[in-house]
Amino acid sequence: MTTQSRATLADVARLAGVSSKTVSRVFAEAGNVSADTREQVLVAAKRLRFRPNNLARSLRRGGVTNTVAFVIGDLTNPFYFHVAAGIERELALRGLTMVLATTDDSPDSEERVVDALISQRVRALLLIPIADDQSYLEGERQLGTPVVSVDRPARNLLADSVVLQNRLGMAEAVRSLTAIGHRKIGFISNPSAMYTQRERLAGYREALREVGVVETAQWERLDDDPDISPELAVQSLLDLPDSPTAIVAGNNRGSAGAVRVLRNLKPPVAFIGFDDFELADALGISVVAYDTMELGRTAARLALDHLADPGAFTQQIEIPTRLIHRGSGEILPPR
Amino acid sequence: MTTQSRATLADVARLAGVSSKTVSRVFAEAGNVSADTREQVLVAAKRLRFRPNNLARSLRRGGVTNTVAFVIGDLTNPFYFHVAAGIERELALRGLTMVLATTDDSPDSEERVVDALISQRVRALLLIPIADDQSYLEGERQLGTPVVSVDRPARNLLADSVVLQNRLGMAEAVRSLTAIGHRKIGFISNPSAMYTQRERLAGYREALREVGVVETAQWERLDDDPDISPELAVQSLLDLPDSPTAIVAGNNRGSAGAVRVLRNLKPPVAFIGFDDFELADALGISVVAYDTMELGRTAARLALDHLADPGAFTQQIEIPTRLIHRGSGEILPPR
DNA sequence: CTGTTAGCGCTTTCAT
DNA sequence: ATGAAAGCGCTAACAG
Repeated sequence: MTTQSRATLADVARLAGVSSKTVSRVFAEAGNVSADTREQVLVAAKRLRFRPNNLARSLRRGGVTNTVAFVIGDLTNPFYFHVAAGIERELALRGLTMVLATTDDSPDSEERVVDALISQRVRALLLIPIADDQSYLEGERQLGTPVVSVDRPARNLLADSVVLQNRLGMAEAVRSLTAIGHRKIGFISNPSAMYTQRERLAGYREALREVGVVETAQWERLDDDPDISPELAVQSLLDLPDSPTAIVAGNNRGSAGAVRVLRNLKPPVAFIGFDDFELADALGISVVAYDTMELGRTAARLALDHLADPGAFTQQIEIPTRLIHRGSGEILPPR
Repeated sequence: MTTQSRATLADVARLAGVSSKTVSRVFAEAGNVSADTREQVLVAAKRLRFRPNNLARSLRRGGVTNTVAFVIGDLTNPFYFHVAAGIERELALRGLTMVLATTDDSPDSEERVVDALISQRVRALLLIPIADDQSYLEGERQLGTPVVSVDRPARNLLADSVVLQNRLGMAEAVRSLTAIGHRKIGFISNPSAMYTQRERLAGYREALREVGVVETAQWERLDDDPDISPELAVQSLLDLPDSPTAIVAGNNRGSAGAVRVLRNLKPPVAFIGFDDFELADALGISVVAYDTMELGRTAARLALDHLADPGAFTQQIEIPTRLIHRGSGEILPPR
């Protein structure tokens, strides 16, 4: 079984008895080919198992590929994956394919990874910024490559962005707790340094301030060490002399930890998580939910819009969140 | 802000006062360039914001890109994206990037999608087969493109494959139930037509046969209609005059349904799921678990091995499963 | 260590 | 409707 080489346009042309340009026309669907010739070309192509070489095509066409890059920090996070699914779906509608690259959550590798993708001449760049600075993309943006920042805004770069309604969503959750009488409300967040968590924290504080609670530091458990389990953070809140009657979590990780600690607690502690999760319904956990795939779809759409109209203004889009009441957030404070 | 064009090797060469081949050498890291020249080239490249054009490079090098394709049916399935994460991680180690394409679980689009990827000259093809027949890939395989079938074997194609220990894993789970006295054991599976489910069903029957239970049809709930909820399947088992004392689920979907129905049931029904899931520990659900990312890593490794040694034999690898005892699988039968 | 020439497979441009 | 020639940006194969 020898490894034979691939058939080219010229091979097909020779076999079909036409010029390679004619074969090109058939495969580029450029019209202007008689039905007869077309038929012959297709037969020849099939016999030779011809597949057009997109590298050559893209090169000749000025480096325009049909791939779009999505750069993620950590692929194992289900959140990012749903975003990726949304992106892929939207791109597929326009015949584009997604190339996925990860930076292993390392700010240093972001530019390197992006560079490699640019060398591959991706048509647009969607990324979840990890580094502190995306100004290195300015040149590329000026060359006409749409850049869309996903889940957090890019820094030092004028780019489209799509983020969640972090602040409002969390504020709404906390308001629903204050509305039923809670005042001592804990907030757990880890890692707390990132944009989304800072925004959600702001929403938490905002809602508490509205009911006159200004001193919230004692209720906040903001950690950045991944080794500190959310269970510990929750427990430390419960161990306070004046322990909270309700707890909110800044992310899924926190919710999982809270669920483990809070179930079967007597007197029950109210809880609302940010991010929906499997079985949250069965467990009766109230959450701030949103359409993760829509985040991806919107990001892709922004990129495609920019491709269609390079002069379009940059946009900052917020994906709405909604509070889902399932019981845990409706637990009243004691007395 | 005019859209200027990209700098090329030749532009850099002109500015640096060298030949383009020298610039090429600098960027291809081919050595044989004096430190001085190298420095000048890099300066010029930086000034012009030069990024090598990988399309041209790959074309010239004989169509060898540094991308590997992973073809999935449905990206929203968390299982697949953990596989993708494993693949991506393994590829990144060798400087390869993953392009992800989906077929929307439509067998008809599989060949079309794969064709497009081949046109992009991906270096290897990893796929979760959806169609009934992958013989269309035979030509490509003969041209030297490694093809690895993931999670199920390919049909009518001699390709590497990586699958889970489906049969053994499920048999082990059922054996652990029969060992503590269960004989009436339900099996729910939806969709049941696919390879993994058929294998797990076989493992279930095998383990029951070992203890003399041959008539299992009454305990099997094999559905293919996604509109039939696993909850209904579980309920229909419980409604039997001689209802099962234990239930096993063929997949995650079934587990979620079973958990919803079985919690708070009095007399409790034993349960073991296939696939681990978030909070399964908190809920005390016993499962057959496995390393999903390892599935991906192994698939990528197989492809890379074949790239390194095109003559290597095709391999069929099974990723081991392990039974995790968390309580729900240790519930004894009544009396 | 550096340069010249040719050409990867395709499409653009201009003929016919 | 079809074809010939040129060239996209890069590197292989040779020089020197």
